[in-house]
Amino acid sequence: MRHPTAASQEFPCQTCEVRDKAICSALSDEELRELCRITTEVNLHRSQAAFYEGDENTYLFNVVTGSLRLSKMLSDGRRQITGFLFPGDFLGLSVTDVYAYSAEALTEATLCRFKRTSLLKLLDRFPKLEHRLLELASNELVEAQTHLVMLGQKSAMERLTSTLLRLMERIGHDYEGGSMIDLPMTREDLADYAGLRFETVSRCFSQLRKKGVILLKDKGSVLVPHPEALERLAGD
Amino acid sequence: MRHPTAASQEFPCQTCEVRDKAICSALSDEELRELCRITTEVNLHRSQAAFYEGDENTYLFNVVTGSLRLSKMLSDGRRQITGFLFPGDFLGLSVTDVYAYSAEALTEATLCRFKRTSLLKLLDRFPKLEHRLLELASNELVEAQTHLVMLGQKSAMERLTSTLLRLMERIGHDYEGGSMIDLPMTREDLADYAGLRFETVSRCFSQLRKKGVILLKDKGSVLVPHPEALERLAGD
DNA sequence: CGGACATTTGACGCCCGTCAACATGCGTGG
DNA sequence: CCACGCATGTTGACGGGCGTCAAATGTCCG
Repeated sequence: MRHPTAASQEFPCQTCEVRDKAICSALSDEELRELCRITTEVNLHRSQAAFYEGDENTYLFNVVTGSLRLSKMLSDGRRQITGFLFPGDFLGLSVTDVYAYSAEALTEATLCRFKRTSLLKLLDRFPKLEHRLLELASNELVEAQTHLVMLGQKSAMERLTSTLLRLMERIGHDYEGGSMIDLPMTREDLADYAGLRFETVSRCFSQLRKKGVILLKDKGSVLVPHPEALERLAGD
Repeated sequence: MRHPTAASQEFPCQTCEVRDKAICSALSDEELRELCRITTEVNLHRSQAAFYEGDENTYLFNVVTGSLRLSKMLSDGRRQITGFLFPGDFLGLSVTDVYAYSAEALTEATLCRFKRTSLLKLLDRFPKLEHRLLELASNELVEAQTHLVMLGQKSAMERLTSTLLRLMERIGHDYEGGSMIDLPMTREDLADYAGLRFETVSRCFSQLRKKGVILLKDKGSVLVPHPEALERLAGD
C-alpha cells in the first residue's frame, strides 16, 4: 500500500501520452506538476482553428492527439502551408505578440493549452524549459530550411516525393515490409505545402502509382513498398 | 586596437560597433567582459567560407562588418540561399553537431568567433543569454516562414520585389527622398535566394527599371524612389 | 438518396527555364 | 598604361513544365 505524499501524488500530466515529447520531456515529475497546474485540455474538430494568423498570442499548445496544418495567407487568398503538426509537437513558439500563422485541425484533435504569460513565468524558474524551447526552435529552423530548398529548387515530382518522405518519417508505420502513411490532409493541403496546384499533386500521384513506387489503398492511405525508390526521386 | 588599463578596466567588446545587437545586447558590461574572454576576431575575404554545410559545429559567430550568404546545396549542385547576414546578425544557432548550411562572405567581413562549448557553458550562468538566443531563433523562424510563402506562392516579379524590400529594410539608406540599396550580392545570389534563374532576375530588374520603379546607379546599387511602388508589386 | 466536396484526367496556354550571343566591368600582369 | 581574360550582367529565341479551365468520377455524410 502506497502512502500518498506530496511527491508521489498522481496528476493528469504524469500519464499523458506525450509526456516524453514536446516541452514536457525537459521536466522532472516534480516540475511537470507545476506545468500541469497551468494547463487546460482543448478539443478541436476537423477544420477548426486553434488560432488565426494575426490573433493576439495568448496561448501556447502541445499537440496530444490528431494533426494540424500551419499556414500563412497572402491578401488575394494564396495560401502557403508551412508545416504539419502531430502528437508531441509544440505549437506557438514565438516572441511576437500576435501569431504569425494560422493553426487548423486536419482531424479531430486534442491540445494541451498554456497561457503564454504563465509559461514565461515558469521559464525563469526552470532554465531547462527554456533550453528545451531553444532546442525545439532550432529543430524547426532546420526543418524550415529543408522546406526552403524544396520550394526554391525542386521540380513538382521531387516536391511531392520529398513531402511524402517527410510524412513517412513522422507518421509512417511498417506494413508488409514497406511503409504505410495514413494521410490526414487533402491533395490541396499537400499542394499548398509543396507550392503546387492540387491537380499537379494528383497527376504526380498517378505517375508514382503507374511506376509502382506507391500504392493508394483506401482514400488517404499511401503504401510505399520501397522507400529507397521514393528517395531516388526526391532529388537530395 | 585599444589596450585595457587597470584604472578603466576597458576591454575590446565594450567599444564594439555591434555591442547592442546580436547576442551581446542581452548582457551587462560586467557579463560582456566574460563573453569577451572567449572571443576571437576572424577576417574573411570575399567568397571565403566561415564554414561549410556538414562541417563539425565548433564555432558560433557574430557578424561585425561585411555581409554573408547562407546556403544549402542538393547533390547535383542546385543551391538555395536561405538568408543573407549583415552586421549585428548572429551565426551558427543550432543544436546539431554539424552545420546545416554553408556561410560564405559576400564582401570582406569581420566576425566575432566563440567556441560553441564555451558559449554553452556561459548559458548556464547567464539565463538572459539563453533567452536572447531563443528570441533570435524565433525571429529567424518568422523570417523563414515569410521566405517559404515567397518561394511557394509568388511569381518571379513578386519574388524579386519582395527580396528587394527585405534588403531595403536591412541595408537600405535614405537617399533623395527614396531609399538606396547597395547590393553586396550578384544576380545569381539573388536568384538562388528567390528560387529563380539569374536571367529571370536580370529581366525583372530591366522591367522595373523601364517602369521607373527602380534606378540602377553604379553596378550593385539600386535606388528605390517610391518604396510603395515596390510594395504594390510584392503581392502580400 | 442527394448534394457538397475531393480526386482524377484531359486540353490548352503561359511563365519562366534553357541556351546562346554579346556587352560590361574589373583585376592582373606584361 | 594597356591588353588580356574571366566573371558578371543583359537580352533574345525557343521550349517545356506546370498552371488554368473544364468535365467526369468517386466519396462521404446528412
